[in-house]
Amino acid sequence: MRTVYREKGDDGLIGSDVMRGYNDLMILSLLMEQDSYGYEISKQIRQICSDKYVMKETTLYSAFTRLEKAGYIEGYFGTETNGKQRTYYRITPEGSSYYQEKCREWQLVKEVVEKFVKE
Amino acid sequence: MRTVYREKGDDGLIGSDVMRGYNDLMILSLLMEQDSYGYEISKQIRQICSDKYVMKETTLYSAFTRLEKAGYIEGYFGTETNGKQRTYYRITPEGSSYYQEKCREWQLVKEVVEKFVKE
DNA sequence: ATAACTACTTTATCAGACGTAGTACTTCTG
DNA sequence: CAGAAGTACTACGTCTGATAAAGTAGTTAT
Repeated sequence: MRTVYREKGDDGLIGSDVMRGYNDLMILSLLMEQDSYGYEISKQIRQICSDKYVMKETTLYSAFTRLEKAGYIEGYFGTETNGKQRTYYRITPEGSSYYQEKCREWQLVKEVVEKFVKE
Repeated sequence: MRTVYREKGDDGLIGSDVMRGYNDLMILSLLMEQDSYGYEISKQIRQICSDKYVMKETTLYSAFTRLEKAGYIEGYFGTETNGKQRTYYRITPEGSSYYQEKCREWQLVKEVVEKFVKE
């Protein structure tokens, strides 16, 4: 059975291909502020982007796995006594460096892409 | 045998994941100026990006195939009598609309990503 | 009670980027 | 004049990150 994938941009105004390189940056940026967990980060991103971009659940959770493997974040269990247990993440010093590197890269991307965009 | 992939950014200052969403835009942007072919576009991109980003050959040629299938560009053979035959591409009206749409999307991406980037 | 919300996990699939390698023709250089 | 470098692609296979679909599990609102 063939899975039908959505067309670019169907789920918002910004397609996921153009944000692909920035999902890590967004997550790390929020973890720079404070430790957090999936559901909260997902809501924050949606809010900060005013629904122009919504990170899919699976994208977000697989990003956590990837970032943790890379040593950029560390997960730990929350101590809430009710509700399903949350996995909180904190950013590591390596994650912080990576974030800063990504921010510098963004400046270059802006410069470069701008040259191909008609004003 | 395991293929060893390069780390992000090894081939320049900008990694390919962050440019992934802009390869089409770059190609279409150049075809808006005039019809062109692979090798030339590749050189132009490299030059315009001052070597900060280099589009790989395979990426470029597979983009041509994809864009042609989508009806955004049309290929035709050049008439040069010496050297290997070139495939020139021209942008279609649909390609032009797509390009403009991508330019609008870029404005949104800039707005949104900026919110996650530390100044 | 049952729908909606919170908070995830698993599995499988896909598109686009990329490494490797090869074809083919031309021009430069020692 | 031979070999290297440049021009102009094509084919094949693999990888990453995003996604759909579906399920688990507990809580809160109606």
